[in-house]
Amino acid sequence: MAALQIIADRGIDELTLAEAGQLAGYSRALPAHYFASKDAALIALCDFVVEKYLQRVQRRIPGREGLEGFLERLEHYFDDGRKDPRILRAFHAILGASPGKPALAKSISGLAEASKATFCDFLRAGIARGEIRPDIVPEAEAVWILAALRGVMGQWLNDEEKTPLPKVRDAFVVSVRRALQA
Amino acid sequence: MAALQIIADRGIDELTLAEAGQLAGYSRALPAHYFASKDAALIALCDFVVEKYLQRVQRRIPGREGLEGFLERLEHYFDDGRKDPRILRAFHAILGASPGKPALAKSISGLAEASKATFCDFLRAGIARGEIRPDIVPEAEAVWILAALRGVMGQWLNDEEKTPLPKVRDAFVVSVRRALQA
Amino acid sequence: MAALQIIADRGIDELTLAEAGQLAGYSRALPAHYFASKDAALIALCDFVVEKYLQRVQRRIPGREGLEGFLERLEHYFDDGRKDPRILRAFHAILGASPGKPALAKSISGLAEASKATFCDFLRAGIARGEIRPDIVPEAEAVWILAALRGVMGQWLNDEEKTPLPKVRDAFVVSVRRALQA
Amino acid sequence: MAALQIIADRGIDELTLAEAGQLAGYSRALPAHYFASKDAALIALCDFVVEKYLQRVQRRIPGREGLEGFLERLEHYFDDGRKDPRILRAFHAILGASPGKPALAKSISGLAEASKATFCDFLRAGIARGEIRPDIVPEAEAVWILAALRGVMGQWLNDEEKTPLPKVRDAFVVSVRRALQA
DNA sequence: AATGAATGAGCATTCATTCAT
DNA sequence: GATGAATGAATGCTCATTCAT
Repeated sequence: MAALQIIADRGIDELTLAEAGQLAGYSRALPAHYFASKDAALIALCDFVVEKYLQRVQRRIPGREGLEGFLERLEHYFDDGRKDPRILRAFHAILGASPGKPALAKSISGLAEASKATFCDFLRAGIARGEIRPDIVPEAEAVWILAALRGVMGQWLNDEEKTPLPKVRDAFVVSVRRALQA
Repeated sequence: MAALQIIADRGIDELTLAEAGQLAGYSRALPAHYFASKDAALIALCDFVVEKYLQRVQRRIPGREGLEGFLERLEHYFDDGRKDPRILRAFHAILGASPGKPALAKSISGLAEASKATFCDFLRAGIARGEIRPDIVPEAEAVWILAALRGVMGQWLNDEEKTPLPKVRDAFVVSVRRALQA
Repeated sequence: MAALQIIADRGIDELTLAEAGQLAGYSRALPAHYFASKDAALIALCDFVVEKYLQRVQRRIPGREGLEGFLERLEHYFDDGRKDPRILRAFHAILGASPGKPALAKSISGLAEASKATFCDFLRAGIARGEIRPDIVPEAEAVWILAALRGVMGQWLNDEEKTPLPKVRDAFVVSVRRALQA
Repeated sequence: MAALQIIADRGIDELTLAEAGQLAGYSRALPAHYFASKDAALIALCDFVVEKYLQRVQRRIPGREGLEGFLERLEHYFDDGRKDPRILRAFHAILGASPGKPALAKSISGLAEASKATFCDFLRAGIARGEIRPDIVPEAEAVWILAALRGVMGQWLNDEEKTPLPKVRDAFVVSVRRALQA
C-alpha cells in the first residue's frame, strides 16, 4: 500500500487520502470512495501495518528452543527492523499516535498482547526446562522485554547514529540472559 | 502552558494555535503573534515539555549510590510517570511524532543523550565500586535500559489495565540487578 | 417510486441518484443508467409526481354541480391532502423549488393552467346556472382560489398545529360561497 | 446581503458559502469563518430575509381603517411584491424549502403567526365596527387569506405571464369584501 | 503588547457521470 | 439490462498567516 510509505516517512497526520490515492496510481477520490471516512481508512491501514508487522516478527524461526531460542528471537527482532525500516517506521508512527486515538489503540493493544503472550510461552518453557529462574513472573518480564525492544528501535529511528544497533543488541542479549537464567 | 494539555490529550497534530491561545486565556491571535510560525511555536513548546520532563526525571534523588542507587533511580522513573501522567503523555506524544519532524528530533535526541549520559555515569561508578560487572559497554547498556523505561511507560499509556506498573517495575529492577551485577 | 419519498421528506436537493436507486431495491448506478442526466431524472420524477397529484385532485367526484359542486371540490382538496401527505409534501417541494429551475417550472405551470381551467369551467357553469354572480372574471378568480388552496396546504405542511385544517376549510368554503354567489 | 441575490435567483440549495462571500466582495472563506456552519449561516440569512420581508409588509400604511383598510392592505401586498421581486423571490425560495429543514421552519412559522395576528386584529376591528359579519372565526379566515396572498405571489413568480396580477388583485379584493362584509 | 478581521491554501467528503463487464 | 469500479468537480470547513488597530 502506498499510504504506508507516507506514514513511514512523514507521520500519520501528514497522510491525506488524496495523496495516498495518487501515490497508489489511482485518482484523488478513490480512498474516500472506498472507505466510509478517513478514520475508517486509517484504522484499516493500521490494521494492515500491524498485521504485516506481526507476520514479520512472529514468523517461525527454526532454531533452538528454551532460553537460547528466546534470545535468538530477540536478536532477530533487532536485525529484522533494520532490514525493512519502512514497515518499522510506519509501525512506530502508529505506535506514537496511538494514545488519544482509541480506534488505533485497540489494534496496538491487541498486538502488544499477542507479542507478550508469545514471550510468556517462551519464558514458561524456559522455566520448565530449568534454564530460566522459576521466581519470575512471566507476564511482568514480558512487558519490559517487549518495551525494551520497541524502545531501542524507536531510539534508532530517532537517531540512527547515536544508537549502534549491533552493540546494543549484543549487550541486551547478554543482559537478558543473565537476568533470566536460573 | 495550556498547549501542553492539548498535546497530552489529543496529540501533536490536533494542536491549533487558536485553541492554545484561547485555552490559555488569551486571544486566538496571540500565539501567532509571539511565534514566527507554527513550527517555531511547536519547537518552543516541545523544548519546554522536554525540559520540564528532564527536570522531573533528572532531579537529584537523595539516596544510595552505586548499583542500588541506579536501581532506585529506575524505580523512581516508573513511579514518577504515574504521578503526573499529563507531562508523560505530552512527552510521549512528542516522542511519537518525532521521526519525520527534524526540528523535534533534535530536542528529543538531546534529551536521550543526556539521559544516557546520566545512566553511563551511574554504570561507570558501579563498575568502579565493583558492584557492576566490568565487561559491559555502558553506552550500550544505557540504550536498552532507557528504551525499556520509555517503552514500558508507552505501553502503560496505551493500555493502562494490561500494564501492571508496580509488578513490572519490580520485575525490571530485579532483572536489571541480575543483568548488571558483578 | 422511492425517490418520491426522499423528495417529500428532505426536499428536492437532498435527492441523490444513488440513494434513489438503492431505496428502490436496485443498484446505485441504475438511475444514472436510465436517465441521461440528473436533471432529466428530476424532470421525469417531477412530471410523475405532478401527474399523480393531478390524478388525485382532478378525479371525478360524483356529486352536485354548479356552485355547490365547486365548493365540494374545494372541500375535497383540503381533505385529500391530509389523506396522503407524502404526495402532497413531494408536490410542494417541487413547487417550492420551481422558480429558478425552468425545467420544473414548465411542468408546474402546466398543472396550474389545467387546475385553473377546471375551476373556470365550474365558474362559468355556475354563472350560466345563475348561481354565481356574472360580473366576475373567471380566470382571475381561479387564480386566487387555487392560490388559497395551495397556500393553506403549504402552511399546514409548515406548521401542522397552527393550521386547523377543518376549521379553515369550513371558513374558506363559506367565504367563497359568499364571494361568488349571485 | 449578496447571498440574498443567489437565493432569489437560483434557490436555497444552490447557495454556496464561497460564492456568497465572493459576490459580497470578500474572500471565499469569510462566510465559513463567521458562521459556525452552513446551516447556521442559512438560518441567519433566512431570518434576515424574513425580517426584511416583514418590515416591508407590516409597515404602517396610512389609510382607512376597518374592512376597507384591511382590503387596502391586501392590495398593497400585491403591489409591493412587484416592486421588489428580489426579496419576494428570496422569501418564497425559503418558504418552499422550509419543510424538511426544521431550522428554517421555525422562522417561517413565526412570520406566519405574526401575519395572521395582524390580519386577526383587522378582522376583529371590522367586526366591532359592524362592517364585517360577526359569524366568522378570525383565526380561520386569516389563514386562507394569507394563504391566498402568498399563493398568488408564488404563482406569479412561477409564471408571470399567466398570472395577471392587477386583475387578480382586483378580483381578490372584491371577493374578500363580499366574503367578509356584514 | 495584544486583538479582531480577513484571506488563501488544503482537506475530507459527496455526487453525478463514465466505463467495462 | 444491470452493476461495480473509478474519476473529477464542487463544497463545507479548518487553520496558519497577515494586516490594521
